[in-house]
Amino acid sequence: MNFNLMYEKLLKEYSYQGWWPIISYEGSNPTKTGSIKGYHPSDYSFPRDSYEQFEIIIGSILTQNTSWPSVEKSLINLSNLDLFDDFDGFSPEFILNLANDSEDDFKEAIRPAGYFNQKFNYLQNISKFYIELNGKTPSRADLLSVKGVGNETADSIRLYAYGECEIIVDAYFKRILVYLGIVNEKDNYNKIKSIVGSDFTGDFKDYQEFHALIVEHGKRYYTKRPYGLNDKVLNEFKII
DNA sequence: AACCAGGACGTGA
DNA sequence: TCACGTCATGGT
Repeated sequence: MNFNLMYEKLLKEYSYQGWWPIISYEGSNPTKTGSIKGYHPSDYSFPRDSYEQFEIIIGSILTQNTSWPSVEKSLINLSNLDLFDDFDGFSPEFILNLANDSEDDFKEAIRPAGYFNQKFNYLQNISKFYIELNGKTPSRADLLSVKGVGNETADSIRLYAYGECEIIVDAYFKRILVYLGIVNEKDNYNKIKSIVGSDFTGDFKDYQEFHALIVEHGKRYYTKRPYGLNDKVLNEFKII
């Protein structure tokens, strides 16, 4: 299976997705499915500073099993909790100070994203981890050592916050690959990642675009059962 | 009313 | 290792 062909097909179908959204960036809003703002199609210069880098990281925690508009509300709520100074961006110190000084307000801010008790702890864990990185790029294993960061979140952080080439296997991608007959339902994350990774080449922009396109396509054809119904876009890749 | 959302973790077998 | 329950709000 040549996944570059699948990538080209999706890109032709949906064009550039402009991931990862940055809430302070008044970008365009491509044809999406729940997106609100912060997207930047065909602009791969993000993150432009450590604030945006850290915003992507905490967004990747907040979006676990949660739709993006809910995450965006949470991020905006958090930014508005800075009662002393004007908000100048997300940082680990900002998160840790906020968590220490006003735990209840913090949890209330991220309530829209769900699992607010768990994510409250996860955000503190990743904040301490980010400080210890001291500017270095974390390995996948480094990220997985943080409680609250699993396979998909680790790959999302590396791909979108650090521009490292990683295949992301989210629920949509697995459904698509199962539907096409490329992987089995029981195949675990790392197996699917290696199957795709062995037949996909490109630079970090391609990896970022590919995952965003998979999500866009998944939202259209793989949210309701039976998954893949009316998926004519990728039908040519179906095995048997 | 049931199901899903850009998952991860703890537990018991 | 892996199947299953739990975490929680919001939209369809």
